[in-house]
Amino acid sequence: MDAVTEHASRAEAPASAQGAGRPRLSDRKRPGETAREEILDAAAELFTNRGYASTSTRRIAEAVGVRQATLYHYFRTKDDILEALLSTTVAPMLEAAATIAGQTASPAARLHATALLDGTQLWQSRWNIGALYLLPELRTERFEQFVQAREALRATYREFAALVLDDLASRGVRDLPDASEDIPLRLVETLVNLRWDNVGVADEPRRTADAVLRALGWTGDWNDLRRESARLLAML
Amino acid sequence: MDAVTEHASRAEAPASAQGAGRPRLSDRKRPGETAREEILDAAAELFTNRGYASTSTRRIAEAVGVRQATLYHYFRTKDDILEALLSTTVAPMLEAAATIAGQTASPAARLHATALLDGTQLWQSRWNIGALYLLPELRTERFEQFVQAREALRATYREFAALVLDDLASRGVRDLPDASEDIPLRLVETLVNLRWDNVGVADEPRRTADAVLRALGWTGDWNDLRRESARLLAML
DNA sequence: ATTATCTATAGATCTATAGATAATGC
DNA sequence: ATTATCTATAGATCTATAGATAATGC
Repeated sequence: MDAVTEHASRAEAPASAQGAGRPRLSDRKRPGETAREEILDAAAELFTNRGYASTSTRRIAEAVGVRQATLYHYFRTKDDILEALLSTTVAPMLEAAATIAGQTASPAARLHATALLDGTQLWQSRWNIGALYLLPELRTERFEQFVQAREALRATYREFAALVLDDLASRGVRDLPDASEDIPLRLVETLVNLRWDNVGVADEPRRTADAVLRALGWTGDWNDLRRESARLLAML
Repeated sequence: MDAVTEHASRAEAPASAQGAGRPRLSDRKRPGETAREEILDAAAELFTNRGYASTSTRRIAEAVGVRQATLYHYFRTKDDILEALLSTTVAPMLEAAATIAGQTASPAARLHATALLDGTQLWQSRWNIGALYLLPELRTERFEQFVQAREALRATYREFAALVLDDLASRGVRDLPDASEDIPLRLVETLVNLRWDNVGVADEPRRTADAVLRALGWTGDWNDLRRESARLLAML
C-alpha cells in the first residue's frame, strides 16, 4: 500500500437496505448504515477535496445518489452537515484525553499516548477531516461548541507538556521550550498537512508522537516510553 | 500590544492619489500605492477571515471602495486575485532559501535562519495568508506553479535537516528522527494555526526556529547558533 | 486619446421550501 | 399512517461582460 492510499479502506456500500419510503432513482453508492451516514461520507469527501463553500448541496446529493432536496430530510441546513462531521472528531478525542489524564502514568507516557491516539485518528480517518479545522466559517457562533472543544483539547495537551517539562527541569535539563508554545498539539496537527500533500508513511502517527517528546527535549528510554504509552491506550 | 494585534501594523491609506480616469464614488480605504494593491489587501483580509469561495467579488469591491466591475479592470478572474496573493509569499522565500544554501555556514545555522525568516514572514504579514495554503482550490491546474514552489521549499528544508541529522549521527547522538518526517517545515507551518487561534507572542518565530533544531535532537551552544543564524539573515 | 471608473445586466448558479408520490407497516 | 424519496420552484445570490462616463494628458 503506498503512502497516499494507506488510510482507512473504503467500506462496501450496503446492498440497498430497503425500508419504508419512496425508492431512490439511483443505487446506493456510499458506505453507511443509514442515509444520514451516506450523506456525511459524501460531504466529507467533497468538503475536504473541493472545499466547503465550493461544494453545493446538489453536488453532495449527486455523490450520494439522491436528489438535492432529499438532504433536507436529514439536515436542516448545509451548516448542520458540517457541524455533524466535525462533532465526530474532536469530542471523542477530548473524552479519551480526559481518561488518560485520570490514569496513573508518567507525564511523558500520557503525552505520548494522547498524541498517538489523536494523530492516528487524523491520519486514518477515511477523509482528511482535520483539514476543515482552519475553515474561516468556523469562526461564526454556529460552530462555537466545536472551537471550544478544540481549545479544551489544546489545554489538555499543554498541561501534559507542562508536567513533562517540569520533570525535565528538575532533572537539570537546560534550554527547554515553554509549555505555552504548544509544540505537541502543533506537531500532531501537521499530520493534516502531510495528508493534504500526499506524503508520509503508515507509521507517521507513531513517528509524530515520538517527535512530540523529542521536541520537548525529553530524554529517557524510548522503548519504556512506547510500552507505557501503549498500555495507556489499551485501557481505553 | 497584545498577542492578537502584534502583526504588521495597518498602513495609512494614501490621500487619494488622483490621476486619470473617472473619480471613485468613495474615498480610499486601503493601503497600497495602486488600485491593484488596494484590491489585494482587501482580498487578503476577506479570503483569510471569511474564506475564498465565500468571499464574493462584490464584497471585495466594497472593502476597497469601488464598484464590483472595477475589479475586472485589474484582474481577469477571481482566481487571478488569489494567485497574485499567493505569489507574493512562497517565491521570495524560496529565493532566500537558495541564497542561504549558497552561504558557508553550519547546517544547523542554515536551518535555523531559514525557519526564522519563513516563520517571521508567516507571522508578521498583515493578513494570515498562510492559512490559504490548504485551500482545496489550490489542487487545480490553475495553481500548479504555486504548489510546486511549496514543494521546492519543502525539499530545501529537508536537505538542511538531513545535513543536521548526519552531523548529529556522526557525533554519536542516538534516537534521531528521519529527515523525511519534515519536522522543521511542519513546525514552521503551524505558526499559521497559532495565528488562526489568536494565540502566541511576538517572539513566536524565534521560539519556533529554536524548536525546529530541538525537535531534530540538536545539541550545542544555543547562543552561538542564534548568532550564526542572525549573521546569515543579515546577508540577505 | 487614454485611463479608471461607473451603470446595467445576462446567464448561471445555489439554498431551502412546498407539496406530490411510492414504498412499508400497522 | 408513516416514511423517504421525488419534482418543481422562489428568491437570492454570484461572476463576468458590454458599454457609458468623467477625469487627465498630450
